[in-house]
Amino acid sequence: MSARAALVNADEAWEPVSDSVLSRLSEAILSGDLKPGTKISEPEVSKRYGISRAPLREAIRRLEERNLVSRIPRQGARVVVLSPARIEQIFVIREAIEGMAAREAAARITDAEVAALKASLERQREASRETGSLAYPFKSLDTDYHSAIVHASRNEFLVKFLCEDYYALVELCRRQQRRRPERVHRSLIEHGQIVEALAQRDPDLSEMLMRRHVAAARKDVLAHLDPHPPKEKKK
Amino acid sequence: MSARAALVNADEAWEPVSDSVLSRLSEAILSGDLKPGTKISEPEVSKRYGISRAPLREAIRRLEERNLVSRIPRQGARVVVLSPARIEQIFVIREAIEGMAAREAAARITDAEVAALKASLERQREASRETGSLAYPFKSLDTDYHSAIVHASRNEFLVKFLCEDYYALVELCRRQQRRRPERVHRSLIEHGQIVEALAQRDPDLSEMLMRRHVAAARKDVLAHLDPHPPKEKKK
DNA sequence: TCACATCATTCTGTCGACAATCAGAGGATA
DNA sequence: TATCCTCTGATTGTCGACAGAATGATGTGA
Repeated sequence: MSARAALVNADEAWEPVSDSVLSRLSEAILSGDLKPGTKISEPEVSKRYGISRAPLREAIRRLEERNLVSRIPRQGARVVVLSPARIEQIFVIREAIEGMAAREAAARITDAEVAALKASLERQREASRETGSLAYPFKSLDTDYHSAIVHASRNEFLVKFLCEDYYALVELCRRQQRRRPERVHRSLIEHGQIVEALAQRDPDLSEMLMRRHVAAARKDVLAHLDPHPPKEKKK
Repeated sequence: MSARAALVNADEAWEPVSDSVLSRLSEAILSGDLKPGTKISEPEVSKRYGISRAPLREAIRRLEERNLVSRIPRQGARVVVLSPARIEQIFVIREAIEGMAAREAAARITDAEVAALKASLERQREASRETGSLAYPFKSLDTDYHSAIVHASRNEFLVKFLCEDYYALVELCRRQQRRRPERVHRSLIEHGQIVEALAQRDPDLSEMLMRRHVAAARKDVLAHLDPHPPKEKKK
């Protein structure tokens, strides 16, 4: 069995070209290298990356699935433009989904996961103290924290939705905001409350606190949008 | 301008091959023609439909986006198998998303839309009386009803999620259930309550009632699963 | 100067083909 | 007889190419 498993998928390191292209394009969009509204020309990108158009088209379609680009038939794909209205809509969905994830997690989370969450929270507090909440690593810790709660829900569709489909889009929203130490501080308090509710296995409270947390983040992002958002590019 | 618009997209009836294939495959899965677990062979399907593999692969990717098939690299795509656990997970997401849609709709719905909803509800009642709730048209009316509420939320991501990404999957869940007149009757009452809450522009009540409605449907589906679900097929 | 029609270029959607890999049949061995 | 290995056919991922449509530039007329 193990010998057979070794034969199947012998090339463990193999990865579809479309996957690596997807990663590179995602990074380019998140980093602002590809600005909102930019047209993604298939011949150009395929030449630049040295691949054919087949895997590139697959990658673009998956970017569309993740709402990072929008396609119009016979006209190609463009990087999504995040208007304030759209950012609000995305946070509304997040509130519903993450709230439900917290509710489900409260009923299923293990003691070990609660302990891990508390440890994660402590790392966030440390990072916050050390760097004044401005450093990049905090974002990663925040993502880990939310991801852990979603996984504790034991709902594969919730996981897929938040960790795959909407992960990059939420990150893109976040990057349109200036860093605000006050919000980070407040956020840490809310994280602590949520962990406490989860530890008590209280579904109602967990959901309510998570929804308030996301709603607060929404208001903060919308109230402090980067005054110099990347402009659309026609070309 | 209108002249130019007429030139652009002159062939108004044109549709990508991948779209029509997507429709045909979706229908085949929903109708049970393609049973859960069935492998979707690209050469076979492309030959059967008389198309090349390129648009077929695009269609399969979109089926994956809608969770109707699952793909494994280098092994192909298989029709999703809806275990009771998965059905429950799908309804959990629906509860969160449709609940939020109802909340948002309560704040944005127009008088005309409320009137249309009430009319739709009346049609459902009539269909229920005439056919004893067993006829197919009721399903369509129910879909229209939920769709109208989602659209009233004015949230394009909510609309895309419910009306595109998850629509077929929910429909697939529904078809694993025997028809139950009692549930249909109860469902009509709940629909009426929701419309009333929307008409009063009460976000809290609208969301709560919609969540209860979806949760009730979930319990009903799980409690009365078709005892003869379509079996997986290896070949 | 502005609006419109015409045309060349570029791009998207689709097609057929090839190499590497996977699943299953069949035989060899204990 | 059961388990493992080998081999063969079929399938997936990727590639290059072509036809029709869209974009933008050019030219024409009021």
